[in-house]
Amino acid sequence: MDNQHTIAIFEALSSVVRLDAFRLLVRMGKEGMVAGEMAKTLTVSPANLSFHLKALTQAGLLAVEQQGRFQRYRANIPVIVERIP
Amino acid sequence: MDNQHTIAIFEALSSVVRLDAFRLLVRMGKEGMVAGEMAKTLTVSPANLSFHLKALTQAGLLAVEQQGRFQRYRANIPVIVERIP
DNA sequence: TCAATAATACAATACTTATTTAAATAATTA
DNA sequence: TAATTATTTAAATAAGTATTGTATTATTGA
Repeated sequence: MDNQHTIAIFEALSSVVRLDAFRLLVRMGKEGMVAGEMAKTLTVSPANLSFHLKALTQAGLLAVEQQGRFQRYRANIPVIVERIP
Repeated sequence: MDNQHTIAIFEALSSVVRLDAFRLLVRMGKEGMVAGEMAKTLTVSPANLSFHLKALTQAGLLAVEQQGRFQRYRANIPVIVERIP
């Protein structure tokens, strides 16, 4: 188990905005949600959400798919599950 | 599941010093370790370790027991385990 | 009781992270 | 092609966290 990655994951989930964003995507399942809709749902500014989505994505917790001018985010469930021994 | 507590736990484990301290105590099992020995093992100053142990304890991840002039810390394993559904 | 030791508390400083606003980029539609 | 929309980036600032050094508290053993 990679230590640095473990810290990155804990770190990624240690802010209210990021934990809320991640939970939202877990709830949305494989449908996921586009960034703008997430910002409205979570009532945070698009720029601020983008900042946090980037952190979550870099920690490997989210996957992004471009759909036209939308960015659809999905929770990367396996990353969490495989960390539960 | 208490949201705030979940964040507190992630937060508590999102620093290198704190994750190292927690892991050390998990390894030590029910024997635990006194603060001074932990500081030597982890090569951080006693004052700094004390700061982090306080955070871990407040998040409920550690238990402390006074033994004379020593403070023996132990990992509170159930708190983590019961969070894995 | 006094000196030594273990740990914590406090204050100052250094460092990181979060938030906001404005601007830039890129894709769509009129 | 121009205007619009979705998102990200950048810069500035605000807010929060970590580290260090020193002082304090509490306990033990001479």
